[in-house]
Amino acid sequence: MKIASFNINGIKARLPRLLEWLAETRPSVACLQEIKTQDEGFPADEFKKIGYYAIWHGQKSFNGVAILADGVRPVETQRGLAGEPEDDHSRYLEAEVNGVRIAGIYLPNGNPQPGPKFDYKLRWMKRLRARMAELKSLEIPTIVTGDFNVIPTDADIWNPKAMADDALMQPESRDAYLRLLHDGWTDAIATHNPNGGVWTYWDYQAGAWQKDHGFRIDHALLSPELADRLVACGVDKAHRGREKASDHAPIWVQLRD
DNA sequence: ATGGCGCGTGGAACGCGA
Repeated sequence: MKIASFNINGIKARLPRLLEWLAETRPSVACLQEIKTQDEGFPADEFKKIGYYAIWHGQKSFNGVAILADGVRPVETQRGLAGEPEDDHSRYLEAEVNGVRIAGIYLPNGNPQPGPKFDYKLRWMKRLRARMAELKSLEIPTIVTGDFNVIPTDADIWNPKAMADDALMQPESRDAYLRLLHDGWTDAIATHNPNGGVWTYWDYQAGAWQKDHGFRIDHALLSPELADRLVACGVDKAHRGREKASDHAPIWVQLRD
């Protein structure tokens, strides 16, 4: 079973590239972030044509997440995080697919910091941690994957100084991420790449892609039941270099059946 | 040293992202 995550930066603008990626890499499950469309605009038929069933949680202009599954309907288990009823951002969607619980997340960016957006990010991470504690207590194979908008360590960015004041790598953001790991979740890509140097995002600006000025903010966290089944993981880096690409590359984990 | 792009909305210029 291969589970992937891809921040597509707009499903309308990205649809040809997204369909191409699905056809070429054929993940069993794909979690999508930043679909940037209301529910009515989600192209479910296009995915159905190539054998994927989908659930989605849209929003006008911004955010928005979806879960696609190859040949089987994802069974939705939750949308949104508890704890802040007035929060209307579409950033969390959770489903069960073939006995695996899958949460797809688009964690708030948090810039500029300090400020209300950074406060929202930290609150959201607290709410996520609470949900992940519930999931862990179920003791079923679980993956939480998506755009975490956290650069976990200085080894996860081409130049830590370039982003020193950014919300993505503030100590508070990193501490909140580290707490998830300490709670017993395994960062799949970090585990398989202990020296860092793996990027999942390259800015559109300043020739960042050409210079390989990237960082790692898309993650896959595995529950103990699933960490035992991890056989390989990676980044579909080449897809970032194509015409009309997203600024993120897809990530994936391969799990023993 | 600085600035640099792209998407959605809506039909110009701006909010937002990272």
